[in-house]
Amino acid sequence: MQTDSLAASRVDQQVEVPVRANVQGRPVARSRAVDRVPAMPTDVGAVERRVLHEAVADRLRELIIEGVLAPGAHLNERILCEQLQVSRTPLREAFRTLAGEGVIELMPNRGAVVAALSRDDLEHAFELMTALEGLAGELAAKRATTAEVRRIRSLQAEMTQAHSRRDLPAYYRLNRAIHALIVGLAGNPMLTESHSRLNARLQAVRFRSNLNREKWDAALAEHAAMVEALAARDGARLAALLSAHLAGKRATALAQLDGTGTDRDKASHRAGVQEHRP
Amino acid sequence: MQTDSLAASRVDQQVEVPVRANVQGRPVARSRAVDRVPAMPTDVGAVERRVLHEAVADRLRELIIEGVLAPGAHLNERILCEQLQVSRTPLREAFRTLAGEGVIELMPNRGAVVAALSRDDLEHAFELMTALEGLAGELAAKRATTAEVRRIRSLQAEMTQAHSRRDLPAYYRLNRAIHALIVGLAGNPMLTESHSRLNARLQAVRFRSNLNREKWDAALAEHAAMVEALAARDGARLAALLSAHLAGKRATALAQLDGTGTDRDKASHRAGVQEHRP
DNA sequence: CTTCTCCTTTTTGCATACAATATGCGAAAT
DNA sequence: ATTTCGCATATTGTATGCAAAAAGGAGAAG
Repeated sequence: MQTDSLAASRVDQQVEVPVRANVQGRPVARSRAVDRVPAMPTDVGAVERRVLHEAVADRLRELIIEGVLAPGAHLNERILCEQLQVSRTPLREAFRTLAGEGVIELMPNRGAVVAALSRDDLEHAFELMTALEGLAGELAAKRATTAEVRRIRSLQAEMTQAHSRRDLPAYYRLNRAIHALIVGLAGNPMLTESHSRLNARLQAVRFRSNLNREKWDAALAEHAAMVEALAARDGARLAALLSAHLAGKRATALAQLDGTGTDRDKASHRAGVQEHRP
Repeated sequence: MQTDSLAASRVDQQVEVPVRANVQGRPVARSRAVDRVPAMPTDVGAVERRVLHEAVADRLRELIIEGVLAPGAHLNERILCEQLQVSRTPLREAFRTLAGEGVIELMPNRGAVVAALSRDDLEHAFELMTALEGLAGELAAKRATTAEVRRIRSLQAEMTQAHSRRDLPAYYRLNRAIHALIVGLAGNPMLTESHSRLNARLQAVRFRSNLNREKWDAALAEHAAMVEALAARDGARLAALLSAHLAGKRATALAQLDGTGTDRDKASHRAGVQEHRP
């Protein structure tokens, strides 16, 4: 730990005036860089700049999606601080961020638990998701440009290849990308936000990887039909296809839930990372 | 409108809006509650037990809805701490809560600003709201019990009275209550959450109080039709009516936006509490 | 054996000190 | 006159200490 070094540097602080290092380190001598200055590039992009609590939130989100932090698991502040090597303040700020996203639940004076979806919650989530994607489909069919449709087509082609390679991870990645893209094409940021928020909550159940062959094939065919509906600007049809597609996912998710016993009511989950010493 | 009052209402430094009277001044004296416990009443309602950051979040939400903190206003931590009489930790936790609700925006190293809705944002919000209420209507028509329909009817009657009294505040309160109840009757907590989150963002624009007579009468008639559709379990019709109703609200909101110049793009809003010394 | 009470331990909430980053202003250099 | 640079200050981000609240456990009472 660095408590000592921190305490020591504090003492020093009082004695010497902190010298702000010249950030660029560049000499003051101003020999003109060049005589003919090349035009400023149009866009160099911003530098990567992270704030600690954001990094913590991202990491926790990963851990939850990966299942390291199981639904219902209690998140102990002290232990997580040690494991993530951060102090409690940024951790707690990350908690609030995640709670706002619905990924964890915060109970006053009782700490945080990973949000668990009951069977009813899943039903409700799919119900809402169907409405959101339905709207997205209608709007996307109206607003998407031909270039955007091409982009979707290309993703669709990639996904078909992943399917024929039986590359499930790639398939899921592309699947999500396509759905996100369709929602994005709707051109309604509020819709996009609601959708991704809901999606984030569904990720935690991880109902993937128990997709059987028939369902997989069916899903692929549905995707192809969706792209065609989009290209044909048939919003109603696209919405209907998205709805049918979600119905398939819902069935898979519920089956998974029933099969694995992961669906016990929320309160019964107590496993968590903090069990690391037998 | 209240552009002037907004500008003038930037909170004077001296005015304090404490969020709590006293927390740690409370005596530790531990007179045990009671010695013989009388039989537990069926439901006395939970005792108001607040955690500071929640109280702060509630207070800030109020201030934003009331327009004391105008859209685009920069929220200075130090000044708000002084005014609310709390330290920065609970204030910052409240910030994250509100940011999760979309009521404020947080920029790393640059603080928080009250979320401002551009004209496009409003369009998007109503687009999404229409889908959400449409789903709510379909579901409510299926799931509502007759007792619940009666409850709605009674609210509707109250609202009609408020209308005939020209009691705008009561009308708006009942209006919101009815809409919230319909959404609640859908029986989908996730839908309810999405709806109220979106609603919270719309509250800030406060596009009320410029309702003209014809629109008001029309809105009332629409409401009556909605209740009948619900009673008749006609989900499609209810959804259509809700959609039409929202279209009216949307028109009102946009007119308000155009009329008052409150719609300038987000970045141009700079009025805020921190301007306290000319 | 259960239940209650009192105590200790753990965990969470708040305040504050310290550190990093941004902002504004005047001087210097084109 | 305009731009750039250096510095002073203001504001946000992080760490840590302390106190309140909850959780757990041993022992007494029923």
